[in-house]
Amino acid sequence: MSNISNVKIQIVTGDARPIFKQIVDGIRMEIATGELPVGTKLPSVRGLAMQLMINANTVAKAYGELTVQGLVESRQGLGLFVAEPRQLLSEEEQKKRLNIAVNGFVNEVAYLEFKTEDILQEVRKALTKLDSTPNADDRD
Amino acid sequence: MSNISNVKIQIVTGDARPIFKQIVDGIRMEIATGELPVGTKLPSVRGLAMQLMINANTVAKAYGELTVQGLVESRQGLGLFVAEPRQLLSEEEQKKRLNIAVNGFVNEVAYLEFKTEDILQEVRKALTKLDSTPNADDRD
Amino acid sequence: MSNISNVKIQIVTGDARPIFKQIVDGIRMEIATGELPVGTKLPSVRGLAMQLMINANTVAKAYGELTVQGLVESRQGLGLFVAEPRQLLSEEEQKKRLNIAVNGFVNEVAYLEFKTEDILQEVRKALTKLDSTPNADDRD
Amino acid sequence: MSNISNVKIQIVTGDARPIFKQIVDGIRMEIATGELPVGTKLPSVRGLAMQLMINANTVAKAYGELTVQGLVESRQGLGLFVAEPRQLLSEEEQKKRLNIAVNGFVNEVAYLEFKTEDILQEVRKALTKLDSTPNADDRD
DNA sequence: GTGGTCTAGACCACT
DNA sequence: GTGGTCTAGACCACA
Repeated sequence: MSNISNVKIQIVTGDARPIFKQIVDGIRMEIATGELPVGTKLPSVRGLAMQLMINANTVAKAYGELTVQGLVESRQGLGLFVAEPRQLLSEEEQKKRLNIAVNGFVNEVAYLEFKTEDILQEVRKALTKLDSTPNADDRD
Repeated sequence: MSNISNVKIQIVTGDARPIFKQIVDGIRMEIATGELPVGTKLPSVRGLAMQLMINANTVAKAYGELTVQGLVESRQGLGLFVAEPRQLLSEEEQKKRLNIAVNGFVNEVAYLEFKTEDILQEVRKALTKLDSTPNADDRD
Repeated sequence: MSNISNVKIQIVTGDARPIFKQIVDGIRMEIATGELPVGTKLPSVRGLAMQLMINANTVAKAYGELTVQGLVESRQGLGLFVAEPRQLLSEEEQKKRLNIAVNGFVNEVAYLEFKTEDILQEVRKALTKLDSTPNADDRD
Repeated sequence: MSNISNVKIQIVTGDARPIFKQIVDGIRMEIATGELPVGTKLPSVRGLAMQLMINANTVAKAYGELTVQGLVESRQGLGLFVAEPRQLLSEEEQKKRLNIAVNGFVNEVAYLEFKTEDILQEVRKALTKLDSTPNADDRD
């Protein structure tokens, strides 16, 4: 344990999300899929900034977000580590967030001329793509 | 025809979306659900601004968005009216936007502890709610 | 790549078009002629406003238009960049807009005493001028 | 001569032009094509307003424009009549206007993905449609 | 530094 | 009355 990771995140300029959000989402995803197991050390702020060719402040902001969300924890002088998973949100809160996300999504696609089934198909495809990668331990 | 509408929009200050976006989404939804049938006159810029207690320019910006999206059209000196629906975007562009929306949505719900099927169920529910209300009943 | 541009736009007060439209047209033309290749950074909102001696909001509005039209895209905190060209509008919509433009044009020139062929000649000249400059020479 | 006309103008709500401009253009066109020969009496302001279902002030404004342009002339107490044609613009002025119109037109269609020849074809079609109707005396 | 949003108030063209 | 444009100045999030 306590491996040192090199996260695989891609910054997409055309993405609607700001860069720091892409980092947060990317790392959250890698933790969720098991690519970053508990206890793994995240790359340093400067290191990741260099790797992604972005400003160090942006990485720092992303790490701050992850810390607030309880997904990673800092150990003084050692760096950031993937934290023990814990139920962060109440069921009620989770349902609320799902609802907000669903409403936002529907609002965005409502004016596109797609059939309900086609939209669902796309969502299913994207969701199952995540489930099919539960853990990916094999790599350098 | 050419009814005068009184849109039912609520501006939520805690909302992540800016005010003008809330208006755009709100009216887009009312058009999608048929609450605002084709030909309906939207409330005036100044009137809606007064009603929502916001600046008139903010409403004007929202109305501009709706006009660009082809959902409403202005008749000089008369006001804005709900336009005939038409396919504005190329299929390619529509697919692109669907993809962006799907990715954004999946990113938001992926870390919530819901099963794929439950999520899909919610999306389906929200989508079919639109389809089932092609045109609203006539009101005063 | 990712050159920084200095657009050459002149604001004409006597022009029938509003200022923001003149900016949109000017930049659209520079993109069409290849003077602003893909990836070029546009001047900042405040910078261009200063250069043209107009209000920053007016430039922002013009930039917003260009963004909606898909000609440029913003990268948060970095600025606006000339986007990859793509077909945004459906064929139907494109035909509709061509028709509107043609009708407007014909209406404007019909009462002038020019022969049809002379008018066509002028239009052809102006159109081919664009086609013959797919990409401009590289500058500093 | 001195027939009383009933102009055939259609007010198109989706048109970009304001209503009074549509009237001016429409009548100018009917005069150019000979549908309204010299000496013809135009419908009264109120009459045309009723016919077109628009505000009388709008018709009055259009008639004012036509009068200023010298296309019609008012005879005190009798109404408006189509005036003798006369060269209103110098050649230089005409060329200037043609150029402005061409530039505006090209700018509008430049971002649409049409071939030069297709655009020219449409323009030619619209222009010849006018020429082919030099006079249309036969009607009620 | 960048763009994006909002307010406040003015002026214009059109109906 | 209507929407559209412009200015001036403020605040925010992001890099």
